[in-house]
Amino acid sequence: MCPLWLCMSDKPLRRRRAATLADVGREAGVSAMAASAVLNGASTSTRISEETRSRILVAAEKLRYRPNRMARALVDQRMNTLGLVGRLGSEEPNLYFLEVFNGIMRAARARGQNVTVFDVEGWHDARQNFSEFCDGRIDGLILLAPTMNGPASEWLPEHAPAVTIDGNSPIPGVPNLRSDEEGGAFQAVMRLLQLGHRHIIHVGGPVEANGAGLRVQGYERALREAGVVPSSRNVLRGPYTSKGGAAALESWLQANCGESLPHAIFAANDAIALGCLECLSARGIRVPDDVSLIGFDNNLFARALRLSTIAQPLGTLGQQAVDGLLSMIDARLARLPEGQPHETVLPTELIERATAAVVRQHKLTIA
Amino acid sequence: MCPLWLCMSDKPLRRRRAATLADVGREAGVSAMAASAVLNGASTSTRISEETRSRILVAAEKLRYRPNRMARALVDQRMNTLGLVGRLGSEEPNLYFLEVFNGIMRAARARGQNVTVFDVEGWHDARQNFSEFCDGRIDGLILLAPTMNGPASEWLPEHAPAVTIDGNSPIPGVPNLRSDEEGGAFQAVMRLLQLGHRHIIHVGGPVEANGAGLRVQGYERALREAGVVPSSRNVLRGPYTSKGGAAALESWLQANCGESLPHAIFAANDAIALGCLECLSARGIRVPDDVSLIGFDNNLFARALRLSTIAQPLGTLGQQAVDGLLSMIDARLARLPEGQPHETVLPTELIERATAAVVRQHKLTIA
DNA sequence: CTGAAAGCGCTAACAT
DNA sequence: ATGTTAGCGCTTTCAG
Repeated sequence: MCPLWLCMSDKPLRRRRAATLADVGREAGVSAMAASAVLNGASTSTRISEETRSRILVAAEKLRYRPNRMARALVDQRMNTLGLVGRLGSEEPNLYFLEVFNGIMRAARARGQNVTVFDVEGWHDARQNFSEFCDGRIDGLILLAPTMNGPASEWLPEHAPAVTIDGNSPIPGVPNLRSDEEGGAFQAVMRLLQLGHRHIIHVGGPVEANGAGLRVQGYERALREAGVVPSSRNVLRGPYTSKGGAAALESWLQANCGESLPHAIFAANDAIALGCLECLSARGIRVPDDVSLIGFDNNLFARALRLSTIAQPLGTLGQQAVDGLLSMIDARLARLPEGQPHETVLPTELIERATAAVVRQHKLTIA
Repeated sequence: MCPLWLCMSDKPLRRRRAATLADVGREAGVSAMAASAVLNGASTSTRISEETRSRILVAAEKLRYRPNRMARALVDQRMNTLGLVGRLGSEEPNLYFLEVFNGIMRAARARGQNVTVFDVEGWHDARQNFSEFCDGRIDGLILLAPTMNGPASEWLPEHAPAVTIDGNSPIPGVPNLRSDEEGGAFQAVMRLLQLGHRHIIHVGGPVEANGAGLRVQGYERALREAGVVPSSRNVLRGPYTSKGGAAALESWLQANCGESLPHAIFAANDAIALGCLECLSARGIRVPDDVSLIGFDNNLFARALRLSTIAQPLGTLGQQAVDGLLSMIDARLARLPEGQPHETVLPTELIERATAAVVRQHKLTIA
C-alpha cells in the first residue's frame, strides 16, 4: 500500500509533454521546418520529397504529434477563438442566453472557431475586465445584452474587434444586432386588437432596459393606429422575471379593484407572461376565456405552455454576430466607421398558440 | 464619398498592435525584463528601484500595455483555461447543460480560470476531435455526459487531464462525478408508496443511458422493499424528452385500455414528466387527484409547473468537476490510478410540490 | 529540395 | 539594481 502521493508519481500517471515538431524532425532525421511544412501545411513554397514526407508522417504518428496552437497563435496573431461576454447567472436560468449561445456555437463551429465564455457579474463592474479578456486569447468579442455606456474607447482595448447583441445603448463604432422589438410588440397588440380586444394593458420590462421601452412604443403605436388612446395607467414596468410579472400584475389589479377587467394583456417577455398566468389562475381568471395573453421571446416555456408569443430569432442573432465579427477580424478591423449607428435589425414573428382568443362577451370586474 | 474598403483603411479603423514589454521598455528607457518584473511580477529575484519602477508604470499606462497571455502560456505551459465538451444542441434546449455550465462557470471564475466550450454533434464522432481540443489552448477537459466507450488512451491525448460528469460508462483513470440516480429514484418511489400508491409505473429514459438504468433499479428496489413485486410491464423506456414521455405513456395507455389506471407515475426526468402531464391532461386525467406524478431533475419546468421531483445538484456537480480537474492539473496529473473506478456520487433531494398527493379513493379505468 | 536563422512576446537563469 | 542570453513551439524568409 503506497500513500496516494506516491501512486501519483508513478510512471503512467505523470503528464508527459506532447511531442513537438523538433521531436518529430529528430525522429525522422530531418529538420523541424520540414516537419512543419509537411504536418501543418506551412505556407512555405518549399516542396518536400515523397520519401521524406512519408518518413515525417510516420514519425509524427509514432510520437502522436499534435501541433501546439499557442505557439502558432504567437506567430500568426490569431487564435481562431471568439469571446462571448454575458451575464450567465441570474435568478432564473438564462434561457435567452442558452438560445443565443446555441446559434453562436453553431456558426462558430461552421467557421472553425472556438468560443470562450466570460461570465460577468454586472456590466458596470466588467469595464476593467475587458483588457484582460482581450489579452491575445481571443480574436474578437461578442457582447451579449450589454448595458454599457460611454464610448467604447474607454473600456475596450483599441485592437479588439467587437460586436454587440441587443446592446442597450449604441456604442459608436461597435455594430449592434437586435430583433425588431418595436415591430414585434406592434404585431402582438395588433393581433389582440383584431381579435376585438380594446382594453389592453402592457406588463412591461424594466425602465432601464432600452428594449423594454421599444416594446412599450410598439404597444402604443398599435393602439393609436386602431384609434385607441394609450394611457400610461395601462403600462406597468418591472423586472423581466415571472416573479416580477406576477407582482406587477397583482398590485395593478389590487389598485384597480372594482373596475372592469382588461380584455387582454401584452407581456414584455415570456417570463413576465408566465407570472401573469400564475397571478390570473390564482384569482380564478381563465386564459384565454376571460383575458387573452401574448408574451414575447418564444422561449421554452412559451412552447411548453402553449403561450401565444412573439418569436425573436435568437439563434440567428447569434449566428449573424459570429459572421459579422469574423468579417471584422478578417479585415483586421477593430471599429466600424462612426458615421451612422451600424445596426442590424432582424424581424420577429407572431406565434399563435392557445392564450389569445376572441374577446370575451361577458362582463367581468376586478375582484 | 469613398468606397467602403477605403474607409476601412482609415487610420482609426485599422487594428493597431497591442504594446509589448519591449515597447514599454523602450519608452521607459529600460530593458524588457525590467518591465516584465514590474508589470507582470515575474519571479525574478531582482528588485527594481522605485524610480525605474514608476517610469515603467507610466510608460505602460501611456502605451496601454496589456500582457499577452499567449506568450506567457508558451513559457509556462499553462493557459488557465478549462475546456468543456458537451452536446449543446438537441431538439429541446438543454437545461441540464445550462445548470451544470452555471456551476462550472462560477467555480472557474472563483479560481481564476476561463472556460472554452466545445460543442460536439455526437460523442462517437467526437473521438477524433479530442487531440485538437487538447492542442495547448486548455489545461484540462470536463466531459459532460459523455457516452464514450473504450479506454481513454485511445482517444484522449496522454498529456490531457480530464474528468467526466455523468459519464455513461466508467473510463479507467478518468474520475467521474454524478448524482445518486438510483438513490433518487428510490426516494421518489418510496414517497409515492408512503402516500398509499401501489400501482406505480415508471416512464423511463433510453436503454442506452446508464443513468436511466439506475433509475429503473431504484424504482424496483423501492417497490420490493414495500413488498410490491416489480413488473417489467410497468416500465416504459424512451428518449429523455417531453415528446418521448408523452408518446410512451400514450401508447402504454392504449395498450392497457380497459385495465385500471395506475395510481402514480415516476418519470425518469422532468421533460418526460412534462410529456406525461400533457398526455394525461389531454385525456382529462387530473394530477394529482387521479394520478400522482414525480419527475427527476428539478429543472426550470419542474419549478414553474410545481412538479414534485428529485433534485440533482447540477451546479455542485459542475463546481466539483472544476475543483477536481484543477487539482489534477496542479499536480500535473493526467490520469488517476486505475485501481478502483474513481467516482464521486452526490446525494439527490426530494422536492415536494403539487403533483404528488395521497392515493385516490375512487375507481378509475383506462379509457 | 532542405537547412539555418530570426522572431512572435514573455520569462528564467545568468551575467554585470 | 539592471542588462544579456536563451528558449517555450512554431513559421517565415533566405541561403545552400
